[in-house]
Amino acid sequence: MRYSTSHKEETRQRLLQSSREIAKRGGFDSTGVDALMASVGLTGGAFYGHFPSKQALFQALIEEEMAHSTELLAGEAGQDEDHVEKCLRQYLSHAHAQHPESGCALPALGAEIARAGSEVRSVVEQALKRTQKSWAGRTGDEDLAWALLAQCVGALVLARAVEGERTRKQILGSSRHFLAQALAAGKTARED
Amino acid sequence: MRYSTSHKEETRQRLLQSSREIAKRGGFDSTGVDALMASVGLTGGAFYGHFPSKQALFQALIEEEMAHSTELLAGEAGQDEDHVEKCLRQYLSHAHAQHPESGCALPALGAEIARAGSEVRSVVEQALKRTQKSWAGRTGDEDLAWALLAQCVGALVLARAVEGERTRKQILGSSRHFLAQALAAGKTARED
DNA sequence: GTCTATATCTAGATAGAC
DNA sequence: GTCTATCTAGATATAGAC
Repeated sequence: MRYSTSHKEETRQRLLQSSREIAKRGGFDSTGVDALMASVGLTGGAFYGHFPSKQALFQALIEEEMAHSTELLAGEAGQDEDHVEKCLRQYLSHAHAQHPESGCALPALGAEIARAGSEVRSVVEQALKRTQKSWAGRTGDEDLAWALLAQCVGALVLARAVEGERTRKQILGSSRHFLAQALAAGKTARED
Repeated sequence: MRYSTSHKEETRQRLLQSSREIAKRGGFDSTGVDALMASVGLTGGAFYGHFPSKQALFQALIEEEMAHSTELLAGEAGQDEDHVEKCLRQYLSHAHAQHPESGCALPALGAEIARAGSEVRSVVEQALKRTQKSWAGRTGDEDLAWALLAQCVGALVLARAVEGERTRKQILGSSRHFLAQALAAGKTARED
């Protein structure tokens, strides 16, 4: 064997990592297999030693993306509402809007996910539900938990769709401010 | 002249209309010029009699989309907060989630807009700001206006990205409920 | 495992006939 | 205006050498 036993897995991981970034920056459909392989120093033909098709890569990629985001957002048991507030601040940051390649997959690939097969969408659904349940437990409000998620994704989509830097910051700031108020209102209501 | 003077303009309008629907359903990049032309009964070569490039069509298409959405959402002078509530109900409806081809361009094409040139993004920005200003005037809250827009777009992205019908309805319902509360709270605050 | 070469298809765009 | 034919480039995927 000319390659170590771990080499294939390592290559697969590098390809997956690199593909995640490229897809979130430039879209998945619009990036060719050759370009994805070139990003890890290989040629297009080698791709099919790792994935049976480009769609299979998309599925694996979304699974990793959602697992990673869920880990960050849902957090660990025992954390309270402060964790949610911290997530919101980071998600709705200017840095996140400007760096889709290292950010959440949903604002960048949401539309492509919507067009994907039911397996991909099921993965996304389960991941979202886990974060929603976690946030619902911490805020005491099921609806609020979904609304926070939607607000995050929508604000990022809008922030990235506008041209002006000022408007981008306004959108993100308004969302942060609005959600902070909503969380504070919920907290007050529960303390009564 | 073998064609009436209005024929070219009519064809352009049919092409634009058809392209808007196809792009919102299947994505713009991933649909070929041939397919777009076939949808209005023509062949690919005829496209370039109407637009100099595929990107030029995207720009025209987004301009029409944003003008249309802004007309619906910003509404007319003299309307009050009820108009905003009506918009939210319609935007966050199950029908909207299930029919991207006749819905808002932002949840469907937001990521492609983000990757487009500055001209496209400027058009989007101006349109969004017009709706935001309109809603800010009616609700008396600049931040709330942006937050409502972001919530709408995000909820549609999430609703379309999940597999299960129940979860889809939950996301939309939670957003509607949450925003209704936020509007009511703002109203109360202003009446004090 | 990864290469090169290739098969097959489709893309965006142009040229010239009508 | 729209057609057909074509150019060039890129896509996904496969085959066989190494």
